[in-house]
Amino acid sequence: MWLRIEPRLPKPVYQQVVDGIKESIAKGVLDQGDKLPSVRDLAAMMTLNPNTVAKAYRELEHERVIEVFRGRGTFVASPAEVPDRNERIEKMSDTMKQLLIEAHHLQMTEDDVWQLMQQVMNEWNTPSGGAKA
Amino acid sequence: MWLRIEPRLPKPVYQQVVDGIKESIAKGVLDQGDKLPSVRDLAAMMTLNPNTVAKAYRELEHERVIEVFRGRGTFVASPAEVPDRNERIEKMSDTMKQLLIEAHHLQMTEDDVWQLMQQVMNEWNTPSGGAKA
DNA sequence: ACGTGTGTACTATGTGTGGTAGTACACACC
DNA sequence: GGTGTGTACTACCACACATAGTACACACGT
Repeated sequence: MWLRIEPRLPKPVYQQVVDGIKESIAKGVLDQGDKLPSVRDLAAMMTLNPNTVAKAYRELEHERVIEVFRGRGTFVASPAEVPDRNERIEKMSDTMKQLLIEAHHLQMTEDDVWQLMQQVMNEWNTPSGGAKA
Repeated sequence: MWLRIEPRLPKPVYQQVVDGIKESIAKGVLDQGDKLPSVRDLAAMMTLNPNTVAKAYRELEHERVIEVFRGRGTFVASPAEVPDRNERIEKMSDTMKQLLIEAHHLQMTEDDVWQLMQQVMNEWNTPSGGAKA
C-alpha cells in the first residue's frame, strides 16, 4: 500500500492522508485518472474512521488534486488551474524563511542549507518509486 | 518593538513568541547577552497571559537559545552546543521534502524552487534590520 | 424498480492542546 | 525586608481532532 499513517505523530491523521496522497501523486505512484479507494475502504485499510478519510478527500478536492463523482468514486484529477496559487507560494516562502532561521540556530551556513536542499532533491529523484511507469 | 503577535493565525501564540525571538536573534536585532523583558512585562506589552510567555521562554531555554537566571532575568545565550541537532536537521529535510511535493502540485519545476529559495535568501540578507550593529 | 456502492451530512462523545486567570512559591539582588 | 524575577500549581473555557453511529443523495448495473 502507498499510504502509511502514524497516529502517534503530532501531525493530524487526516493531514497525513492528504500529504500521503499528494506525495504518491508527485512521485508518480498514482497517476491522473487512477481511482482511489472508497472512503469506507480506505478507512478500513488504515483502521481509521470514515469521517477522517472523508475530511482528507474533501481537502484534496478543494485543492483540485482529486475529482469526486458522487456515487462513482474519487479519481486523481488532471493537472489544471490550481486555486490560491499565489497564497500558497507565499506560504512556501514563509516556510523557507523559517528554515533559514532554524538553520542559523543550528549554526549552519547558507551554503549548508543549499547543500542539504541539494541532497533532499537527489533523494527525491533517486528512489525506486521514481518516475512514472 | 521587535515582536509581532497575531492571535488569529493558526500558529499557537507561544510558538509565535518562540519563533519571533529566534528570528530577532538570527537577524541580529537581539544579541548575545541582551536581556529579554520579564515574563510579566512581555505579557503586558503583547497583551498575553504571563503563562503563555513563560511557556515560550521554557521552550527557548530548552533549545539553549536563552539563558534563565532565577530572580535576575532571561538573556540571549552565547552560541554553544545545540541539543537534538541531528533530529532537527532531519526535520529540516522533511520540511524540504514537503516543499518539493507542494511545489509539484503548484506545477513548479525544481528550478522554480531554487529560484524562490534564492529570492528568499536575498530578502533575508537585504532588509534594514540586517547585520549586527 | 431495485440493490449496491459511492460521497455527504448530521449529532453525539471523548481527548488533547492552547490560552487565560489567579494564587502561591523560590531565588537574586539591593 | 522589599522588589523583581522565573516557576508551579489549580481551575476553567474554547477549539481541533478523532471516533461512532445513523441517515441521506446520487450513479450505475441488473
